[in-house]
Amino acid sequence: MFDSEFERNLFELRRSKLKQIEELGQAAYPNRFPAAQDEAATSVAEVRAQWDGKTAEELEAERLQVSVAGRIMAIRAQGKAGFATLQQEGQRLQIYVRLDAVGEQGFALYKLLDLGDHIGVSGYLFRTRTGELTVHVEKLAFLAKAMLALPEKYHGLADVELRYRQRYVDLFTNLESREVFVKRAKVLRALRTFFDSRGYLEVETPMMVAAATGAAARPFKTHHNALDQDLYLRIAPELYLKRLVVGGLDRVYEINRNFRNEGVSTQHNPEFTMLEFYQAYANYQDLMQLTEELLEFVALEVNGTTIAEFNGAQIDFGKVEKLTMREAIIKFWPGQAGPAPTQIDFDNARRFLYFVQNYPVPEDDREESKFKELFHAIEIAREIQTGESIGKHIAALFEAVAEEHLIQPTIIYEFPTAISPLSKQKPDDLDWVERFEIYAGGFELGNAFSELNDPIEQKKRFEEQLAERERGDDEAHQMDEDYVRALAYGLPPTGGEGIGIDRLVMLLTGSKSIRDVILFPLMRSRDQELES
RNA sequence: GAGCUCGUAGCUCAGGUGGUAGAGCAACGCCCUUUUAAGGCGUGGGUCCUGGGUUCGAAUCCCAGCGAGCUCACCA
Repeated sequence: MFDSEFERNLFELRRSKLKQIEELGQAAYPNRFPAAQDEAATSVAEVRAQWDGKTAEELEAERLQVSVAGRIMAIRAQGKAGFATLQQEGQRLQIYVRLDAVGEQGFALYKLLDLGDHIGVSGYLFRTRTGELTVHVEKLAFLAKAMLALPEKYHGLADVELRYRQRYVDLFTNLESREVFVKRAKVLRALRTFFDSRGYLEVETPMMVAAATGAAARPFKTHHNALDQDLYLRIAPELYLKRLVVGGLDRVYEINRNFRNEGVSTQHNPEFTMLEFYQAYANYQDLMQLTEELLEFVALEVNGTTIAEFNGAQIDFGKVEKLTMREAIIKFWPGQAGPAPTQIDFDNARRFLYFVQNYPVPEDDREESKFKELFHAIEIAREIQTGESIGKHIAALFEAVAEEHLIQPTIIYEFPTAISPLSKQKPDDLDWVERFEIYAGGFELGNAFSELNDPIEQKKRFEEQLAERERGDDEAHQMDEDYVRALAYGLPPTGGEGIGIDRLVMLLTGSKSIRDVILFPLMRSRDQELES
C-alpha cells in the first residue's frame, strides 16, 4: 500500500489526527450527513444553481441556511479563521470557517483537517469581498479522512500511467477526466433513447460462448469447471442477435462488451463496448439513413452541437459523405506513388492482376517510402493464387490509401464478398456485398450490411472461411452449424450494424486515446500491486 | 511483435559536455479573522525504475531487464 517512507509517515500522522478528531467528539467514520436521519443536505450543484445568481445584499437579507458535504480540495488557514474549497460531483463551493462562529471545538476540528478529507458543513450563504459564493460555517461535521497525499493542486495528476492505474485519483483531481465519463454516460443514454423510441428491444446475449463467432478476430479462452468445457469470451454478439430476429424479435439492439485477444493501441483495448442493432425488413440503404440520424442525434444530445473537435479537426456529425470502396481507392490514391487504378481494374481477377503486376513499385527505398503500406499491399496482391479471390487485396488497398483521409463522417459502401462472410451479395454482382462501414476521425466507427439469410449460401461462406483457416488465417470466421440451422427456419430480410462506442466517445470528447474513455483500461500488472 | 522517446521527493518538474541532487506544491512548526495557484519565517523528506559494465568517481556514458507514452504492424 505504501510507496515510500513519506507515505508511511504521513499515514501514521493522519491516524493520530483522526484520534484527536475523535477526542473532539466526532466519529472517525460516521455513516451519514447530516447525522439526523430526518434531515437532508443540499448538493453543491443545487447551491450553485439556486443561489449563484444572488447578490451579496440579497444573500445577506435572506440568510439562507444550507447543509453541504464535500471533499476538501483546497484549504487556506488564516490564524483564527480560514477558507476551504469543497468539491462534490465535480462542482466546487467555498466555505469560510471562523473561530467566533464555530467555537473552540469546531475550530480545533478545522485545524485538524487535511486536503482530501470529506466534511459536512452547516451555515448560511454569503459573498466574500471578491464576490465568491461562500458558506459561512456555523457547524462542522467530520466525515472521512484522506490518509494519503493528494497530487499537486495546480497541475493535478499528469502522469498518464498513474491516471489509468489510479483512476480514483484522476477522477477527483482532473475534472476534465470526470467530464469525459459523464459524456460517455450521455452517449449511452442517447443511444438507448434513440433505439427505444424506434421500437427496438434491448437484449443481452452471451459473453461466454462455445465458439467465438460473428467477426474475424482472435478470442480469449477460458474454462468452465463443472461442465469441464472450454469456453471463449465473445468477439461479437452478431450471430446471437440474428437468431433473435429469426425468433421474431424484429428490432433488437445490444450495448455490451466484446473481447478480442489482439494488440493494444490508441484505438484498441482488449475489451471494448459495442453497439449492435438489427432491423427486419430493412437493407443496408435503410441503415445508412439510420446511421446518419443516429450520429446527429447523439452528437446533439451529448454536446449540443453536431460539431466535435477531434485531433485538430472539426468533425461535423450533421452530414455524411458516401463513396463506394472502389471510388474511395481511386479518389485518395496518392499520385506521387504512381498512376491510380480505374474502375475497370477492379472488374475481375485478370484486370486486377494486370494492374498490380504492372504497377511501378520502386525497388530501392521501399521500406522508407511513405507509401510503404500501399506498396506492401500491391506486392502481396501480385502473388494471387489461381482461384483465390481478389476481394481481400482490394480491401487492403483501401486501407492503405483511404482510411487515414476519412476525417469527416464518411460511409464507404460495397465491400468484397470475400471479406464479408455474413453479408448479402449485390443481386447484380456477386463479387460485392451490400455492406458499408462508417468512418470518422481517420478510423472505422461502424460496420453494417444487409444480412445474408440464405442458409445454403451461408454454409458455403463458412466453408470458405474454414479453407482460409486451413491456409493459416487463424482470424477467419468459425463455422456455426446452429446458426445455419437458425437461418434454415427463415431469417426475414434484415439489416444489421455494429458501432464501436469507445471510438464514438473518443470523437465526441476529443480524446485521442481509447484509454481516456475507458475507466479502467487494461494495463500490464505490476508485482507491487498484486501483493498488497 | 518492431522502432523512437521517457522513468529524479507523495505530486508537477529542473538538473549542457561525468565530481556524489534542486525548485514549486504537498507535509511538519510558528505568524496571520474575507482568502482563492492566499501570504510570511523556519524544518524534514530521495534505493535519482532495477541489475550489470566503463571510470579514481555515474542521476548523467554503455548494456540488459521492468514499466509507460507515441509511431508502425495485426485488428475494430
